[in-house]
Amino acid sequence: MYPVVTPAGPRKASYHHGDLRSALVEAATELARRGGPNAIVLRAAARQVGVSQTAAYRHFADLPELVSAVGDAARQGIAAAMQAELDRVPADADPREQALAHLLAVGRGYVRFALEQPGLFATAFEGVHEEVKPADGERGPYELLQVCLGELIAEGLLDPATREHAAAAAWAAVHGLSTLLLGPMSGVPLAERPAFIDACLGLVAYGLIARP
Amino acid sequence: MYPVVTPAGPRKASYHHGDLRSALVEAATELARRGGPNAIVLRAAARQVGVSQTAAYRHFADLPELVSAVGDAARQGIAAAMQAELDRVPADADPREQALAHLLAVGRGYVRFALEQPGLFATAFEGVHEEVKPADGERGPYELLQVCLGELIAEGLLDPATREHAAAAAWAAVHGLSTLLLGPMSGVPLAERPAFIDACLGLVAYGLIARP
DNA sequence: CGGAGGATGTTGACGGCGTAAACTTGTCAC
DNA sequence: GTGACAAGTTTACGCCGTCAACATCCTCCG
Repeated sequence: MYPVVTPAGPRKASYHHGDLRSALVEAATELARRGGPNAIVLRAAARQVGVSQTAAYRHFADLPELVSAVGDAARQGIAAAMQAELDRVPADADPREQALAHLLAVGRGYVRFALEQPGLFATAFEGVHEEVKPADGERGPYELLQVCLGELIAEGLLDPATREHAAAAAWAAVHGLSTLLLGPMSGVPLAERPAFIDACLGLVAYGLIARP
Repeated sequence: MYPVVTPAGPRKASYHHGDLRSALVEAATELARRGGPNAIVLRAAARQVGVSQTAAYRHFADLPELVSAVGDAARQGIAAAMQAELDRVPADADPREQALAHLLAVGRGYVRFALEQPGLFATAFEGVHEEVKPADGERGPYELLQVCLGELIAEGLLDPATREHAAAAAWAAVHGLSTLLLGPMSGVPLAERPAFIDACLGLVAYGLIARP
């Protein structure tokens, strides 16, 4: 038995396999990508890595713990998509316009990831039953949203008193829109989706900003 | 073998069991209520009803079809909760205020059902990959929302041109809020939830109504 | 430098699951 | 009545999550 796939294992090569934990998460992530959280199968992940069926139990207490690890990675993916959209916003506009553009951008990134990686998106919040914090000072989806809301407040576009509710409403809107477009609203043609998404998010964003 | 539980079977008693299909859906619904869609287990439902493991295959092609039947019932439950909130709105107010109150009411009902029946709510849209229509002229959640949007348009509070986007945004907001309160936002204390929900839905509703 | 001990991985087994095939039972049409 | 067909049962297969017992291999202390 030799290390089958160890692409840049972050931890130093260890005893038998060399970072089996990461390899399992990677295999499980691929399963989730193809079929969502229910497609994550311990034995399949082990098979893929080339290790015995029960080897995973040295690194995960049970299947939900492996699924949760995939969820962590998926949430990082969402945050990356949001950041990518954020980076595309031109910097030379009116700061008020730009703050609004940033809010719409993170929303677009969230929904875009959901539509491009439905299996991972569904896994991202599977079994999450409490507030979720990104590891190691990384910025998760919620933190990116908060940054945008901070900009809006700085520009006088958002009443600080409503910040908490605005955050929930914004998150709810993008999360719901993602879920619905993957489910009961999947009838919306692909060509119309970008405009459809922007229109919906625009309506919601208008409701969040401070009343004149 | 006698009819174990046949409470008001809608179809006439048939050959062996007497409406086994409904009994299975009922048993599966109870499983979903307790543990969500993944807790629906063919063999367990059959056990509960008192028939053999494979009897369900005379009425459902496979497990997903049974889950889908539970989902249909769950969606009726959502619609019922929305209608219940709608009925609580007093009728003697300003018609514009009332139209807005109706919109908030259906949203409140949607979220309330989700929080009171999380297992059924999660099942309601499980495996739904296309627009879903309620059976037999019944009004599903989406139809109730459309009624409210119609009122808003009649009162001049909603631009008919944005109706489709407003519907999507409203549905997305309530659906997302439900999902988040059951997951990553479950930290919101129970006592604060009604106010929290109303505040979020109020923000979104404000964004939908026509600009002055 | 050598062996103890713990971390890592394997073997084998158990019960539960979804589902297919072949069989039995009950009901209704003729 | 009888035969055909719908409804339910029996049996079986392979896959799954998980546990207990065992094997292996690194590390570290003496």
